[in-house]
Amino acid sequence: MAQIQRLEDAATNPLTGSEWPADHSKIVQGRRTLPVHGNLDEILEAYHQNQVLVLSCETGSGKSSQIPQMLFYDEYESGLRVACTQPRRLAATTLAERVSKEMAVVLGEEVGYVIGGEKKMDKKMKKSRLLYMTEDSLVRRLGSDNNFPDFACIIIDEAHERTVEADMLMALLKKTLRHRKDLKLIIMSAPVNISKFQDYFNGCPLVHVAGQNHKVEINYLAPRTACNDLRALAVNVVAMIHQSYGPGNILVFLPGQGEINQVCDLLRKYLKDLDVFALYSKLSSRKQHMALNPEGPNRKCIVSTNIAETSLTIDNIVYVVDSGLSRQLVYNPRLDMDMLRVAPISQASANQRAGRAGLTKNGVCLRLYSKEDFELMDASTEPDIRRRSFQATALRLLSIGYMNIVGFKWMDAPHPDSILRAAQDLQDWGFLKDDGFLTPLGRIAAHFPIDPIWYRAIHIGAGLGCAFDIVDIAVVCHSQKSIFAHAPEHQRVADLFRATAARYPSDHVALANFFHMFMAEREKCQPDEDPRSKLHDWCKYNFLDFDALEGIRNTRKRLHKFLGATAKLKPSMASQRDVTSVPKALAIAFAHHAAIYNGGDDEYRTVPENTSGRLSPTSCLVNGNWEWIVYHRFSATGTKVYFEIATAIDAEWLVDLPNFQENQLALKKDGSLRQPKVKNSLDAAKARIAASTTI
DNA sequence: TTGTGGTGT
Repeated sequence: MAQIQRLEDAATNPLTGSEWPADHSKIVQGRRTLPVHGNLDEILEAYHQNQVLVLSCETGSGKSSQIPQMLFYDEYESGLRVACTQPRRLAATTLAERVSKEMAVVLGEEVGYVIGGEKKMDKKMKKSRLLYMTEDSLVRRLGSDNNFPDFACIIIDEAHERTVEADMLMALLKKTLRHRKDLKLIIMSAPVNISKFQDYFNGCPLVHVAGQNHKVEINYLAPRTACNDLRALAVNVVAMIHQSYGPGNILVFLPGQGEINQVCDLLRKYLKDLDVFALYSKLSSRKQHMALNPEGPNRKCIVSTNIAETSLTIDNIVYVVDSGLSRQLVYNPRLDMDMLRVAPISQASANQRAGRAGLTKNGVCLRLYSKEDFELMDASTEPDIRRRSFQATALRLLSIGYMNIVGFKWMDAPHPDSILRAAQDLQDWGFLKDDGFLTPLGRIAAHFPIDPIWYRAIHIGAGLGCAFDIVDIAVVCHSQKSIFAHAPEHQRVADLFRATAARYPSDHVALANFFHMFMAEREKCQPDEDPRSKLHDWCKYNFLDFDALEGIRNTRKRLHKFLGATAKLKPSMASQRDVTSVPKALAIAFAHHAAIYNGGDDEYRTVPENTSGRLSPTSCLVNGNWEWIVYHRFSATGTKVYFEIATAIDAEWLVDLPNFQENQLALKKDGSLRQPKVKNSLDAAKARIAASTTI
């Protein structure tokens, strides 16, 4: 450590040989006041004596910028790199920028970043010795080269978030560490469930790093009951803070968009001298920016989802109002269905929310629940791997040579049903052979930039001459943000517009057509024009969201590049000539997401599970009584179950598929058919085919 | 006849 200090205090920059910039000594002094600075000797000693080290870090310690920097100097002689992974792109780039500035080097030379395909590093000269990377880009690297010969140390930052990628990295690195005794691993986590990391890495040592957080006073309110109106409670608590507490901005955590907009409306109505902002990810970036950088003399109140818990930081928050709830993803592997449920958050999450009040000075957190409620909460949030579908992750593991998916040593294994579902789907999709090896198709799909099932759909589309139609459908379905603008006052008009704009009974095709309309309009832009302002009125008139469509355009560019370079696919668009090729390709690719009409009210039943749901009311198939559909997503909110993004298909397209053969149809316990309707429909289709071929 | 958290390739 003393050696590093000497380097930093030297007359010139030892890395570049040039003079330090004017503010160098000020930067160094600032860094030495960070809480983590007091622990650096202890950390370095533990680092030298162990292969794996767990750091339990409180917020505001400066760990993410200082520890990688220290290890950079410590490992400099070795000529090897240090990597520090981040769950989010923004964190990776801003840390790399900050650290390169602190070390007075050019970003992309000694210090760089890798986020997805985007790299800012010196590759040829191997000059980049400290890399901030998104977790996924390191997983990708492991795939091609799983002993990391050019790395001395891997740091997994924010490990407590337990993303699938971080869990995968830890499992893969655990194995690598056995082969490369000189490779080191540091797990940096918030002080939550730390012993779990230590146990996983054979009881490795732990160093605690204090934070810079100011004190946050925690207040509990009445016990949570079913009849408590969360919105009214939140509004009253904000009003109380506003009227009787000292200055400082207020941050309110609610489960979602609906609750947030209602609370914002009420607050604006009753508290005239309070500036109210909504904050959630689907909000346009312009509105997000307004909420994050509020200006003006009034007190500000930001009403937010979980996005403000980790991803975004807002200045000058002194009061936090915590509903104790969030929307959480629950995956049902049997139905391959995602459910978004409002559920109590974990204690770790509650503490993280409270901590947001203490970033600038002492703060207050008001929890809209009782201490007893808090004690009943889970200690930490269930890791992502337990809450998501497993197909893409399984494909990823197989592609980097892990054939034993069931025996893979996760810190927390996926649910056995998820593993079975994934294995079955990968076989059905033609990605996985019976012997456990990937097919050539599966190998390519593993590297596909979006959900691998879309690679299969495009491949089938290629056979039917409509590959690029399917690409466009894939990108619109993949977009997290809806392409339709959110304007509550015009929602009914917008819905009507969507339903009537469709020419075929296909939501997939309708979505792609809106995208095509957008692209045609965008083509009209002159090179010197700003497409956003040029298309503003057009988007508004057509109820479309510019940002979402622009994002889809970028994804499409990436897919086209991949398809041209890796998959060597020739462009083909058949939808203009042959209207059946696209729904037929969708029927074959999404045969595992087929459903049969059950009766009035647009009710369909999945095949073979026989689970009932209804067409989403915005579907252009509503009231069409189509016999069969394939759907993109089957989702449940509360008690309602909807098929989202559906296309009507002909039974004739199903009869040749393996899962629709007579001996494959699902049976009840007594041996009779679970869905006799399915057999009747397939038999009728076979009869129609026979009739048309004999004529 | 409705309305949904956050990441990443």
